Amino acid sequence: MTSKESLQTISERTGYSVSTVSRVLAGKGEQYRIGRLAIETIKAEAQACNYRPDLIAKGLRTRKTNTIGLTVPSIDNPFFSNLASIITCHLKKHGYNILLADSMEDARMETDALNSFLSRKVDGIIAVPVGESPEMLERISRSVPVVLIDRYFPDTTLPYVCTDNYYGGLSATRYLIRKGYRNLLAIQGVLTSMPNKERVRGFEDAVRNSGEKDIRYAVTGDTFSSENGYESTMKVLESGNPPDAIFAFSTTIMLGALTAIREKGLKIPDDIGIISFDNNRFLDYLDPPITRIEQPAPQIGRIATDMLVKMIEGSPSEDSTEGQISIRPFLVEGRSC
Amino acid sequence: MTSKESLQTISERTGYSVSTVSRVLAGKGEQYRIGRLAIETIKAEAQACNYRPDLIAKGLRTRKTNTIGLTVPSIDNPFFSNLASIITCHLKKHGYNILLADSMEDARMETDALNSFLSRKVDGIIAVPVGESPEMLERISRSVPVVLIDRYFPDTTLPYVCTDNYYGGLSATRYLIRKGYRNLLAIQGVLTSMPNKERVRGFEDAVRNSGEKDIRYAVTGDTFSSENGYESTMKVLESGNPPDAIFAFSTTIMLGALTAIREKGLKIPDDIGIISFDNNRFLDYLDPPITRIEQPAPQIGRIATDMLVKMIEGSPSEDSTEGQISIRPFLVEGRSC
DNA sequence: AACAATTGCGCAATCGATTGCGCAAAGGCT
DNA sequence: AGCCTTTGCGCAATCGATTGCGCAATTGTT
Repeated sequence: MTSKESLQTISERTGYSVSTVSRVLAGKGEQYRIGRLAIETIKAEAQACNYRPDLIAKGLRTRKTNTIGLTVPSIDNPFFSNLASIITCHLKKHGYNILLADSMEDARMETDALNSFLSRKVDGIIAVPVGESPEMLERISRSVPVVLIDRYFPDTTLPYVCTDNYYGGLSATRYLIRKGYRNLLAIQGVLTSMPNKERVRGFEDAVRNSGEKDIRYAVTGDTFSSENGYESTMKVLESGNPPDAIFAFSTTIMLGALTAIREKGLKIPDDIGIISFDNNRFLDYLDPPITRIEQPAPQIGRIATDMLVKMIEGSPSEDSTEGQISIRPFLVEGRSC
Repeated sequence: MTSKESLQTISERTGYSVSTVSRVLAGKGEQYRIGRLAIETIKAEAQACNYRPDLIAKGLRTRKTNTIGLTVPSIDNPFFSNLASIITCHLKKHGYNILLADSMEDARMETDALNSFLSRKVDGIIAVPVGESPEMLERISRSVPVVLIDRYFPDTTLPYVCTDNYYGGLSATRYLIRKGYRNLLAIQGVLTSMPNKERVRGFEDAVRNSGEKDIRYAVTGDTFSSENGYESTMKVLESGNPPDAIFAFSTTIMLGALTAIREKGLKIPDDIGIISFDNNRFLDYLDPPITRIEQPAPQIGRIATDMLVKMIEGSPSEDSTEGQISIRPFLVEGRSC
């Protein structure tokens, strides 16, 4: 029904065996010394009946599906959809299609997705892991190439490509200090995630190594949500020690903080400065445009796909490639601090 | 390598034939009157060795892959990634995985993607078509269920689920008129797309049927891009007849228009009103928050998947279901008009 | 002319799961 | 005891493409 054409039907109509048809259409005609006439007849017939190989059958036989699994915490998040977009395009160039899974920040759904990938015999996996443990991914990576992006695990040999979050935290904070802010508040996201920990480390190191003695700072918050941004901000603004600058660890947190700041009638950047992580074109259209640390998504996507493709296609011996890469994000100035 | 377990290995270890193992693990043990002992032994062994059926092999034999193809013009566009997110989740509930393709607004890439879907024997396809002709999709839909979303074609029987763009155009325009604006400019997107045509029709009908005699209006623009929004706006603002309200057919267009308006030093909504299509949480954080026609993405996604699943699984006789559905968008008030 | 080398292509197994058909053994009935 | 029914399960084909092995026919060599 789907497409009645197969090697079989072409074989019957041309009079050549299935093997010969297969070899010709695989472009191995010369190699197997198939005659000119046969090659042309078969190719013409395939063309005429618009033959398309059944990739399922091919996959079963060759154990290669030309499919890779991609799991992200939320494809609805612009950062991840941007990554997905980049990865999809790059992989397409290499002849791979992508099976998409949205784990919804839920480790169980991620496990489901990964199992599904395995059952479907993907050739490789790119994952933004949501769990706290690399265990399953490590197990999987023993049978199929896996590359982590954006998030990763400490003490693991799993290859990953991510933002240099320490550097991001460091440079955002240094920028605030240089701008004269002296009472800094970092509103963080999920405490257990490495990116978050690194940003905190960068934040704290920047303060401690600034040479300034009069800087006060604090870290609060617990999720990458705007509710967290709003509540954390409200609390400190109503406390006896309101910060003069806020470092939001994500755009969502920033939006929450922004709402709180506006409700309090404070002016940015005079009453309070704000700097954020992540990138989104809307940031330029806010009032004021938000200064932020942009993550190098295009590079993360490109490097991760290249890495994965190399792992899949490269000779098994040359896995000498350094598989853990972090890329420096860059600061984009708005007028929010 | 990937997973050495198969019906074969379980068969060997339990002493039962491959057929019996297959039937037991397919839950058809009772049906085929397999003995208690056999059932338990086999299930236990499958559990123990963590057997996962090879869906490639299964797919080849059963002609069912439990995979559906989704192609969108740009997964990087929040509207589409939102749709993708919704669709992914719904389909997952029905046991389907999704093969994602990004056509990048290019008909050739869409064709590639669709062919790839066919070769991979997807059970169904959900597409946001980018081409101007339904020909290929119609041909495909004769062999595998296809549902169009967001965009569609006139004079076709292809099932689709989309926003009621006419209504959207109508209600946005009526709103502007009710707010007292009298010189309206609509900045449209791709001229050939049905959603665009319908929005224009709604816009013009609203003006003509308003009962007001003194309304002037115009339609300009040609792509869903912020460049288009910027240039179109600049041109009219510098003309002798600047509009007092702009209806942007997409968020991207609106951002471009916003830039132009700001450059001209005009105040929203006093000097000029602005209303947009699409939804994005950032719209609420702009200054002022943008009034817009929100598309019912959750419903579009849900209905489209339900429709597709029904087409795939339902008895072939009952395709009596009305397959062309448009859903009314709704107006969300900001303070931009 | 006898034999080797080359050309050209087909046979059949294989990948892993599904399924129509059917067979052997056990139990029931008269 | 002889025959029928039910229980319990296996054989082998099938899905479509790939591939190691090998055979027959043709050409070349001496």
